[in-house]
Amino acid sequence: MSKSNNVYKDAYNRCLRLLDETRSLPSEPELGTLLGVSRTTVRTILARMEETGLIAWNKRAKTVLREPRPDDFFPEEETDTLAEIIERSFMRRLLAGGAEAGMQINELELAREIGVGTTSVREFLIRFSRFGLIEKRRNSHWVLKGFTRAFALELTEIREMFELRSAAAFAALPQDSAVWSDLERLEDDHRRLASEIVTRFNEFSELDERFHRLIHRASRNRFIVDFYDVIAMIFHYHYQWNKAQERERNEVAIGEHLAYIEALKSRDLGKVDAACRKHLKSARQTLLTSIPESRSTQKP
Amino acid sequence: MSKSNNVYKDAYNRCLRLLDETRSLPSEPELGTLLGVSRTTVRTILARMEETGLIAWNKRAKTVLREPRPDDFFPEEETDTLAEIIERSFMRRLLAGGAEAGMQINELELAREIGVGTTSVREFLIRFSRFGLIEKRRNSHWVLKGFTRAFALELTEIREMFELRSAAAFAALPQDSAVWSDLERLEDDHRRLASEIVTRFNEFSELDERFHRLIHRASRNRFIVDFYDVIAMIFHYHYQWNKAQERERNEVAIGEHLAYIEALKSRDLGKVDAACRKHLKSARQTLLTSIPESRSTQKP
DNA sequence: ATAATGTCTTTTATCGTGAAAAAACAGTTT
DNA sequence: AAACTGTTTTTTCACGATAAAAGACATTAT
Repeated sequence: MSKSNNVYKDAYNRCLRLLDETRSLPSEPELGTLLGVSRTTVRTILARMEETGLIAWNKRAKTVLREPRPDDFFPEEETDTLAEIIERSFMRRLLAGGAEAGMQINELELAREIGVGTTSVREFLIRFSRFGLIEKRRNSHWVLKGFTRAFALELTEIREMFELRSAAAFAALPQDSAVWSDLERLEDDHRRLASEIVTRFNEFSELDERFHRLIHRASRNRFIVDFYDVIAMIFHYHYQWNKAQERERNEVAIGEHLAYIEALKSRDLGKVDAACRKHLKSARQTLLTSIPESRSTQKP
Repeated sequence: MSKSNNVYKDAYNRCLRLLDETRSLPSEPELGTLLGVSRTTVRTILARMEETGLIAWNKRAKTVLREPRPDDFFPEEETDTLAEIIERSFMRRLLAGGAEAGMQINELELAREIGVGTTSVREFLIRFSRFGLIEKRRNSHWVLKGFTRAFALELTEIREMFELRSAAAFAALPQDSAVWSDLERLEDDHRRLASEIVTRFNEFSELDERFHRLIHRASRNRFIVDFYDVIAMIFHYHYQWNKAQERERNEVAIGEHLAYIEALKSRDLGKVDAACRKHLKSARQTLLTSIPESRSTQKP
């Protein structure tokens, strides 16, 4: 086997959901942009849909014949990218304890364990290295630096520097900039989530990322914007890992976000700075408490 | 062909230089650490040295028989890493004009042109992407963002943020820290270079990197330290590219460095901040003037 | 007993290969 | 003629294979 067709399968599933809404599908190029894939993939999808009797396909005419059934969908796990699969496996190992700092990482072993080729693992590790958790020894193995307290502190130091600057830039944006309506929308979403916090508290993680990315983008600096990938990655796994008092934590965070949004809307730099600092401080605290203290914060 | 033996060749050349100094070589493990390679490679080197009559090798005894001649050395170009070869080729294309922003990068074409496999090119591009000059389109090609004025401004913005913080951290380091003697040594090297600036002005580039890396390290933050790789990379090619008034520029920079070093030694945060700001400002100016104005600073 | 050498095993670096997906080209339809 | 469909070419992605290099183990010398 050389390359999985997960792009096709994922696009197919998404296309199935489109069938519910319309009586006939748009043109091939249009579908392509809609699903974010090439026409080649679109045609593969259409071919299969015709085969399974979902649509009648004759040139431009793509008439929906029946509603998709649950078994029309490809299983979720077959729609993942190899990179996603490797990342999940790797992070599970890393977080599931037994991953002491200094430990060496074996490409071949990882590849065998996950059941993929070494090239994919190598490429993953290279991409992953920018998160600062692993490091390569020339012509040799990778070394795990560990998800330690030191790491969290270094990460949050940069985050705070970048976000304070971005927030200030945000507040200075002209009134006719599109960000203000984006912010308005985010504020609504926050309020909605706050009112249904009891049942939907686990949706905060996604909202959190959207909010902070919007702010970082105001810096108009690619290095700041890109750095949010590091933060997002860490917080993504942090949210999965640390479920203690999740509801309460998120409730507090929503409150801080709303205050932060108010400050931005006021365009008062002093208020923005204060609100931003306050939120970042508690975010750092949350992250720090989730890190097992056992490992000593050693630095040679 | 699957893997070049450049590690061996490079280590061999470096080992040849050792022969000048001694009458006999140390033990295999010792040589290994000295050259930064494994014992396997050391033994390959020794085997060849015996073959070419450079040494007599019998177990522990490795007696030097004759001085190495120029033709004993492997040619320089055979000692380069594949990654170095690819980087050079890529940067040449990028800087040699005709590389407009938005242009797409073709892995296969690059690989063919350089005469290497696609895997190596892919890995290079992934590693290179953290410099912010290229970007990947999902399931598709890479896009060149261009070495534009905007890039230089974004880069220097971060650099200034990081270096000001690092310099402050540096000045706050205890008197018994090893950095102070490192700084002393750097100051000497600066003075020596300043006195022979007429002939050695092109050695400044290397000194510059050593100096700034020392300062950045004081931040004790891996993200700050790692970011210097981006700066170093840009300045490395910048120095190669922009030879206009090189001597004058370097002379000025040495002066600024010396003032900066004085400020650090005074441990007066105000002075440090001022000296650092002054130097960074002129460094930014130098970088900016080297960027062709032709390309408009477009941002969508 | 420690540290070297000699030998064998494992891992990394790199390539060629082939299927998936994208992109380019050519021919149709509105 | 603009936008679509049909067909062909090119590129990306991922694998297994292989030489270089590292690392582990066994043996020998100080």
